[in-house]
Amino acid sequence: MYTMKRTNKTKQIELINEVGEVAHKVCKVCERLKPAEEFPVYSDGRLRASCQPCYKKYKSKYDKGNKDKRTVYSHKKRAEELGLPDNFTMEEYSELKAFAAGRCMISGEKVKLQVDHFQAVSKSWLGSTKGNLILVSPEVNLAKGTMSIFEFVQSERSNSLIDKDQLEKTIHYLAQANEMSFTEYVDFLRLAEELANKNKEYWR
DNA sequence: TGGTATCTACCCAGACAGAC
DNA sequence: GTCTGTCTGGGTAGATACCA
Repeated sequence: MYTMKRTNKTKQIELINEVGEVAHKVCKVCERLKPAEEFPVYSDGRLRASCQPCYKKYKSKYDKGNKDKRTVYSHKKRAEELGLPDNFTMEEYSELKAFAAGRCMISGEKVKLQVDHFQAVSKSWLGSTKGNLILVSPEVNLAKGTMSIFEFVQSERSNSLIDKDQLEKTIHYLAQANEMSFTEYVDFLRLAEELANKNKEYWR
């Protein structure tokens, strides 16, 4: 035997059992009467207004509409897990996209872009920061892999994938982001690579 | 050939600030 | 106080390539 009740704010129908618990509830979105188990619960035990499938649809829509946030978050997280600098922000990601203007920051190709580390995080030296993240084409990203930019430039895999002017512009941008001159930044990258390699050898 | 590394895309649970 | 929308944090799967 149930008693019927309406929630205070959304006026949804709830069926209360003999021990005073919500047994069934009408979903706010699909308006179907469903068992309490089909509703997500808050930490205090209350049921959400929308049922699991409706809530799932809502979450999925939210994630799709906030891809940038997820991208920034996942890159920060990876750097954090590796104990590397991880202070990249949404504003900096927006600046980076504005700078790239839809073009790969290495090949200059106008395609769908992916976020890549100028010096790979696997080098365990530079992390997810404004001065180390770039937007590149999937092709460049895959070809570059774990190589540093110097290794990539010298490798055969970079054949036809590097636009010299574009790369120069990118290095200028990253140098500025790191508050350095072009040459200072190149020296810094070389030093970072050297230290990363020594670090790798030491732990081998 | 399996493990590892680079990503994107998607799913899910729960916390929290602010509106009502 | 209740409830919602937003946000954070954790996870998995799949594509591709390299390396031991």
